[in-house]
Amino acid sequence: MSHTDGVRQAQKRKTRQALLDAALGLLAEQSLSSLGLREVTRAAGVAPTAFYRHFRDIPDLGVALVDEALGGLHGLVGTMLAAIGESEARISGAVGLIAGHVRDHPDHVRFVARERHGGVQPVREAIRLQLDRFAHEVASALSVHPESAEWAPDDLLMLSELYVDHMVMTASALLEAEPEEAEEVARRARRRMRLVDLGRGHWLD
Amino acid sequence: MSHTDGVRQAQKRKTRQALLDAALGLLAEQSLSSLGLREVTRAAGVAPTAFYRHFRDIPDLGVALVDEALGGLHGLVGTMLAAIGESEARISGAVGLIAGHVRDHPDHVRFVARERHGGVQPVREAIRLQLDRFAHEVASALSVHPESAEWAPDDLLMLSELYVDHMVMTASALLEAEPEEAEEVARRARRRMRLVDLGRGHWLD
DNA sequence: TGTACATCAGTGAACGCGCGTTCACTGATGTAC
DNA sequence: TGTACATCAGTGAACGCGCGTTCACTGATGTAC
Repeated sequence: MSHTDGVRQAQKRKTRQALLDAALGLLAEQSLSSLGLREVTRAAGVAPTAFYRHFRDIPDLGVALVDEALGGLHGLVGTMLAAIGESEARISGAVGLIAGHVRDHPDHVRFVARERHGGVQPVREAIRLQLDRFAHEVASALSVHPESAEWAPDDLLMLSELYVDHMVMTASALLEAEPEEAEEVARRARRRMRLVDLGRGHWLD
Repeated sequence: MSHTDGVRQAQKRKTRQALLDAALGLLAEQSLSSLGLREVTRAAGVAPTAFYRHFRDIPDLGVALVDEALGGLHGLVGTMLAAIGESEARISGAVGLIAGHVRDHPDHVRFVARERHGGVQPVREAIRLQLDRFAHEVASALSVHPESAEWAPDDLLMLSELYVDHMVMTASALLEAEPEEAEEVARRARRRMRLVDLGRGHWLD
C-alpha cells in the first residue's frame, strides 16, 4: 500500500526519536560537545552503527534537537504576546506560561539555554535563527498595538529581543532554582517584566 | 633566601599560567566538558603528568579560569556603576567599557558566557557566585543614589541583576558580532539600557 | 662559604579503555508482475 | 492472491587512536649546619 506510512518508515522514525530522546536525557548532565555517539546509541538501545542511518554526526543530531525544542514553540510565543505589557495580570500570565513550559519540558529548556552559547557552532547558529524568528514575531505582533504606533521599527525589534532574552533567562533561572525558590524566581521575573514595561510606556516621552 | 619568591615557586606559577592560557585558547572553539587534559598539556608544552602538580582535574582548572576571568573585575564593575542611569553620555560610557573589556579579553568573556550554563557543575556554580557578588555590589552602590532612596532592597537587587545580565549579554553579543556589526550591537545595547533606565525612573510612580 | 641531604616540579613509559568509523551482513518490508 | 526480486534499517566484528591515570624516576632548587 503506497498511501500508508509504511511499517518500515514508521519504525525508522521511532528509532530516530529514541536517539533524540536518549541524547536529550544525557544532555541534562553534560554539554553537546562532550556527548558521544556510542553513549547515545547505548542509551537508545541500538547498535552504534544505526546512528548513521539518521544523523551524519552529533552536531547534526544537535540541530535536530533545536528544531524539536524550539520549532513547535512559535504558537506559544504568539499566546504570550497577548499577555505582554498590558497589566499586572497579563504579566503573571506570561510568566506562568513560561513556568508551565519549563515544568513540561525541562530538558529541552536546559538544552537550549546551554547550547545557545555552547561549543558547537551549527547548533549555536540554529538556536540563534529560531530566537531571531521569535523576536521578529514578537515585533510584528507588537506593531499592531496602538501603543506602539509611533515606535521606530528598530526600537520595536530591540524591545522584542529584550522580551525574548528575558523569556530564555527566566526559563533557565526557573530550571536551576530549587522547588522552594521557584516562586521567588517567578516573582522576580514578574518585576523585571514590569520594569521593562514601564520603560516601554515612557519610551516616547 | 626565605624572603624571596624562590626560583622554584616562580617557575611553578609560570607553568600553571601556561596551562591556564593554553586551556583558555582551546576553549575558544569548544566547551570545557569536552576539553582534554592531554590536549591542554600538549598546547602548554609540558608532559601530561605535570598537570596534576597544579590541578586535580579539568573542572578544577575551569574554576581557576573563572577566578581569573571574573575575580579581577570587581573594580571595573564599580567604575561602570558611576556610569549607570544618569545620562545618555554615561550609558555610552558603560557600553564603551564593556566593549573595551571584550576587545582586550575576548577569550575570558567567551568562556564565562559559554560556561555560565555549561555542562560542568562546579564551574557553573563558581560563575553564579561571582555574578551574584557583582549584583550585590551594584545594589549597594545604587542604594546610595538619592534616586534609589525609597526603593525596597529586593527591588534594588532585581534591578542590579538586570544590569549584570545585560552586561554579560552585551559582552557576548559583541563577541559574536562581525567587526562591521559591532557598532550596531553597541547601539542596541545602549537603547536597551536607556529603556531599563526609563523603567527605573518611573518605578515609584 | 662549602658540603651533604631533602624537597618536589616536571618526566616518560606503561596500562587498560572507550571512542568514531568501515565493512560486509541479515532479514523484514516493499514492489512488480 | 502468490511469487520472485529489490530495498534498506539495523547488526556485529574489527580497526587504529587518543584518552586519563599510575608509577618510579631525575635533577634543579632549597635548607641545615
